[in-house]
Parts: sequence; C-alpha cells; structure tokens
Amino acid sequence: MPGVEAVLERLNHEGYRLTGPRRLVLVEVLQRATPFTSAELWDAIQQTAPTIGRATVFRTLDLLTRLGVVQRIHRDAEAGRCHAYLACDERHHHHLICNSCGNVTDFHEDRALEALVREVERRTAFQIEGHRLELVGTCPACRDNTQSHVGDKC
Amino acid sequence: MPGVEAVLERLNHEGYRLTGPRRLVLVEVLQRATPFTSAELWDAIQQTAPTIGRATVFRTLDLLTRLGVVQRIHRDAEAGRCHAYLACDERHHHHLICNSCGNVTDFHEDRALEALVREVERRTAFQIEGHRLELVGTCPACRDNTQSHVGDKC
DNA sequence: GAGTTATTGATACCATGTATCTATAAGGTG
DNA sequence: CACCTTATAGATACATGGTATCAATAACTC
Repeated sequence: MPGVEAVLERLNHEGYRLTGPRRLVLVEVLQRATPFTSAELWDAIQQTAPTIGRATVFRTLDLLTRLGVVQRIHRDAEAGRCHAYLACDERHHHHLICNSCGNVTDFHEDRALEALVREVERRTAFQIEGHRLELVGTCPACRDNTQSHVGDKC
Repeated sequence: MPGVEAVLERLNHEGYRLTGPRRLVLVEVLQRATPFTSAELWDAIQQTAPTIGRATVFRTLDLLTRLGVVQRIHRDAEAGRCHAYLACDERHHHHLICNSCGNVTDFHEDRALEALVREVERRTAFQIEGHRLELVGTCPACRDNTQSHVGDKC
C-alpha cells in the first residue's frame, strides 16, 4: 500500500491535477485495509466532506483502479452488490479473503499457478493470457476465535 | 450441460412446479453455449414469448443458479454489467473464457490448484475453504483466425 | 494575474436485480 | 373430474451501482 504522497506524486507526474476532492477520496481509500464497497466509501466521505459529489467518488475510484492503486474484487453477493474495492500495491498478486472478518491478505504464488496454466494450455490448446484467482477461507485470528467461542463475526 | 428433460425432472423431484414460463426460460438458457447476460436472455425471451415477465426470468435464473444448472461468472466490465450467466454441468470446475469469441470451455484441474492452496495455507496460516478461478485467453479457433487475417471478432 | 482546460457537483439517467402484491395455474386429494 | 392449496406468475415500484451531461470552478501554465 503506497502512501498518500507517493500516489499524489504519481498522479501529478501522469498529468492529473491534484485537487482537493481527489486528495480526500484518496486518503479515505488508503485508510482502509479491508475491501469496501462504493457505498461504504461514499458514506464515510459524506461524514467528513459533505460537499463532495457521488460522481467524484466513482470517478476517483475508477482513476485509482486504472492506476493500480485500487483493485476491484468480485464477490458472490446478491443484487448489484458484486463489486468491492481494495487498496493494494501494484504488483500482480492475488487475494486471500477471510470469510469471517473480511480481512484480505495478498499472496504472490505464481509457480503453482503457472504450472496449472501450462497444464491447461497443453490439454485445451488455449493460449492463456490472464486469470482471476481469489481464495476465501478463515484467517488465523478468526479461526482461533471460533475455536474458543461460537460467535461467528469477529 | 444436462438436457431440458433432465432438469425438469430434477425440478419436479425437488418439489418445484413445472410451469410454462420455467420451461421456456430453461430452454432458452440451455440453448446457449457461451456466457450471456440477463439482458440478452430477456431480449430473446421477449421475442419468443412476450408475455413472460422480467421478474420471472430473474427468478428462474436464480433458481437454476442454486441448482447448479447455471453459473454466474464475473467479468471486469464497466457499470453494473459485471455478471454473466453460463449453462454448465454441476461438478465443480473452472472456466476458460476466450477473449475473442466469448466461448467458454470448462476444465477440471484440481491437482495443481490443490498444491497451490496447500502452499498458501502453509505460508499464511489461513484455512482455505474455497476459490474463484477463471482463466482468459484465446481459443484454438480464434488463434488460427487471427494468425491468418486481422479481423478481431470471430 | 490571466487563460486554458481538467475537474467538479448536480442532476438525470440507465441497468441489474429485488420486494411486494394480486391473480393464476400446478398438482395433490376426494 | 372438480376442488383446494399454495407455489408461481406478471406488474409495478423500488433499491443499488454506476455513467452521461453540463454549467461552474479551480489547477496548473505562461
């Protein structure tokens, strides 16, 4: 997760203007360690800066996504609620999402995945160019909690 | 991809009623070999059976998804258009999606994936319970086409 | 400080899906 | 077969996530 200043510098370097609203949204985004929905972000921003428009939040999210500062992740939720956003660094990596507390850990495991890709390429004659992989499970902390007491949200 | 009759029988067996609208949506779904959006399905159904309500289409898609006859897949599309549906058989498997023609091939590659899961579990102490994996690339037919001429949609 | 232009906020809009509610029809029962 | 029960249908309104548009504003350049 890069710092606010680093991202601002990069925006500037790429010719984007360093506006107040952008800074605000960026700060709010980088504060979050777990995935958030656009609605959650929008709510938080309305608390701290009620003058900022909804469109600006979406535009900034979109910009940050294109820059790789934020990733969109998919969830098997109902309704339109299938997207969440997550601040993360740029390198290609995958996410490990805790079912219980929502925390996300990154992992970079490319050897096994490349083996899989090569095997599938061999068997199907596809030329594989990309992948989406997310693992879901229970993080160490939540596992410990559920072993001691039955409360399901930690 | 199971046949229409097999799915109807299963619906019946599980206590669902075999109604006209359900049959129609089911037939329309099973005809499709490539992923489709709800809008595409709805359009097609309006052509052949204009009296069927939109809600019924969504309800049937939902039912078929719960039964495993249809899978929701995620795409990195803009707007709300992130979902597509795909008729497929029930076994757990993954999808191989052609960037060019949209065709989807299933693959069952669990050895390499399990190796990956075990490795990540070891390194992160997560208890991994599930995954989402989709590979995207170019199918053999499209690869041949793009090699001969430059047209990008096959 | 002035000018250019990217960006903003407001508003209206679109698309995907769900909730609700009355009418209907499926399928079991006599 | 007629009847009853209840799942399901269609209609409508609504919720949500996101985009298009457009006049006003504020960043940066000179």
